[in-house]
Amino acid sequence: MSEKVKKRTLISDIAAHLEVSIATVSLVLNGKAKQSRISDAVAERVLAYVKEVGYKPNHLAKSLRTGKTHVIGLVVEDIANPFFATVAALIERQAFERGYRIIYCSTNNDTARAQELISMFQERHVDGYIVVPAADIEQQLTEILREHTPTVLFDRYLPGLPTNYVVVDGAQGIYDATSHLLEQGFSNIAFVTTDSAQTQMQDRLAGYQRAVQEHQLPQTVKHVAVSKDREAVLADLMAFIDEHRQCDALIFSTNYLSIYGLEAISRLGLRIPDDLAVISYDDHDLFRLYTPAITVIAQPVESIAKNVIDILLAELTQCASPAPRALQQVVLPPTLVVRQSSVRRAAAQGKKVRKQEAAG
Amino acid sequence: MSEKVKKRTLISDIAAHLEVSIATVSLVLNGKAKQSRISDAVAERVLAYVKEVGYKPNHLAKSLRTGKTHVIGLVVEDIANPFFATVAALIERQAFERGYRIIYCSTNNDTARAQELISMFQERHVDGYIVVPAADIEQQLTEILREHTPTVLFDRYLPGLPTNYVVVDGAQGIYDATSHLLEQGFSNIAFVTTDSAQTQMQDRLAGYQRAVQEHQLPQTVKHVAVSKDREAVLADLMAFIDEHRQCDALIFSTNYLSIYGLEAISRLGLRIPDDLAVISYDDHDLFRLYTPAITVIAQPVESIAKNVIDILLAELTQCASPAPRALQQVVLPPTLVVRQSSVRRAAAQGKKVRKQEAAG
DNA sequence: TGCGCCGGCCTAATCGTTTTAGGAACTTTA
DNA sequence: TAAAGTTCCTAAAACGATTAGGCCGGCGCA
Repeated sequence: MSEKVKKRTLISDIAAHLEVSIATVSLVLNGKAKQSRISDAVAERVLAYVKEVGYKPNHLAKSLRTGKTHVIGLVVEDIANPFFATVAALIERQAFERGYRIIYCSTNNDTARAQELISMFQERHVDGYIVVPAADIEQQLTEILREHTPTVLFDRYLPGLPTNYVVVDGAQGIYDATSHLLEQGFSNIAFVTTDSAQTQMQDRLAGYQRAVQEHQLPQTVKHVAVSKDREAVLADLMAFIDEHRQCDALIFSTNYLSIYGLEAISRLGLRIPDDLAVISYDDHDLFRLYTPAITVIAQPVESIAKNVIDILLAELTQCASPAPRALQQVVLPPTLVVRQSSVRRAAAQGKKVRKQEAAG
Repeated sequence: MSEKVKKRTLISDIAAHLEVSIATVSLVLNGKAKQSRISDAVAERVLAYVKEVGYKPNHLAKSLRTGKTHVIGLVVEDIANPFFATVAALIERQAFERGYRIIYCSTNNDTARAQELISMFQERHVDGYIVVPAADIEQQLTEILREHTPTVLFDRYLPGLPTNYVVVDGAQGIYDATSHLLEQGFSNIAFVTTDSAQTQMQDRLAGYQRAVQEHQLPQTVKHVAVSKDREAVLADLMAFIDEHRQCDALIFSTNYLSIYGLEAISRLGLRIPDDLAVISYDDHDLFRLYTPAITVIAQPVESIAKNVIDILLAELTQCASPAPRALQQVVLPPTLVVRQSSVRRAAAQGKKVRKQEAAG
């Protein structure tokens, strides 16, 4: 008489209670009543009873049998980064509405971890992948592709790998940002990026280079080695900024670099934009709220999410066709959002002020 | 002769190749070789071959058979909120090391969504739950508890529900913050919180009330109705601040409220801390970097994560004992991190300055 | 009356594992 | 030499669903 552990209802319980076969119940539940010529009367009884007892099929058994899990594996660089968090949230919502679930993981751009995660997703039999590829995971991805599991990359791609991808035209974004700074009268613009060799970073660098070359201006590029050691990164950046007093503007290639940059600039006691104009690639709460507000190259997050999920779901649902589908490779335009950090103030001549300080 | 889809290796393939039974392979792989008296010779051959072909068991089949998925469902309010993101990341790491995987979802404090998610986790047969409970989900949780699925709540709990939980002593945190402001000479302190009736918010409010009552000071509480409409929230906050010019300090009950608050204060052209001191519950990148840096009541994220996962794993692994385990209900202390936003500057008398401005 | 057809439902195989109950071969004991 | 142990491994029943194929009875038609 002790309190019983409530057993989960099984399809067999339903069948037994209604005195029909398990198959009948299953067919009704999967909407195959009509094509299997189950009478409406029986179908209705089944549905009514299922609803009454709140039966939920066991997804494990279902997936084992059908080979479909309706789960998509999402591998991003860092889910705590607002850019990835936002895109992930948008993707999740759309996938949910279409009956797919998302499981996410962060690689922190660590190749080994990325491999581990993809391997874990394989074990869990995800139906498809959305991946922000870390460096050197071509092999793992090749394996996935060989299994014909639908896959979409975003933010960056791996040259030479025949995959779908959705990326942003970072070269154009940075080119526009640089041009904007030049129009504002800044003439010595440095570009701060990471030491990554990945496509998105190379593109952004290329955009900077094209812009300064076109105007025959000096080119100053800083490659920051990102490490766990906050202070080391800050020290590195501060040294760079301090050693390049001739620069009057800085473009950061990604949001977390900009955050380091703002802290470095603040510690050096420099003022934005009077001493140094600043533009960041990627938007962020902080940039909107910072004083002064930071000009950014915003990525079209909604559009990225929509394209990614559309491409993936198209592949997932048209799995019937055995013919290899055409690759979808989408490049979206970013938007320059001009705020105070890159706009010359009427009153102060930033450069002059800074040189005085340096001299003092 | 066309390129073949590489079939996954099965345990039966291994068995066939080694000319042993499937059972033998399975026993060896599950470390039951010794207790099943499999000879070392066979065990080694199995392991060697498994490694060679890179066999990975099908988790779906395994889980179906054993009833264990080694997956923990994590339901938080908003995974994009740095507090939850950090705790989630810490929990994930620890769980991973102990062989468990985490799947997360955000409720956005929406009861219906929370129910949907828990229901989805039930379908997926998670082994345990970690939940930041939205309001009114007692019933769902009761159902989980009746199934004896190990569960730990955190950040807040549901009074009356006999569950494990890990929370932070928000009352003490806010009390300390209020006291600190009083010591700094601020005497008219308002408390800005949400309209939530949940325990964590009520606790924080209680801490404020105790502090002001002890000093027989006026009590000013603003309940912000958080909505999707950014501008509406901002307008509401700006109106409140504007109508309470006598206040010289503001305490915000949670990080995203503070972010709204900073924007409101900035739009009103008020200066921190001269016109208005500010303290936020919860730390955030933004608060460290803001000018001036914002004083916060920091929650012990590592400790929260460690307690949560330890309690959960203890229940998950000692499932053998049928006796109901004692409930673990942990309350951790927060830390006041004093920064410039709550410290009177020697030079300026904030209150005076502000009154002048208001008069002008 | 016999045949085919069709509507209505069920039987049973299957997905890839785990795990219990035992069985064959060999060794020891009496 | 038969009984009793050991040692090493296997057969087969689960787990909970899906789904191809089949069976049966009734109806229309010649």
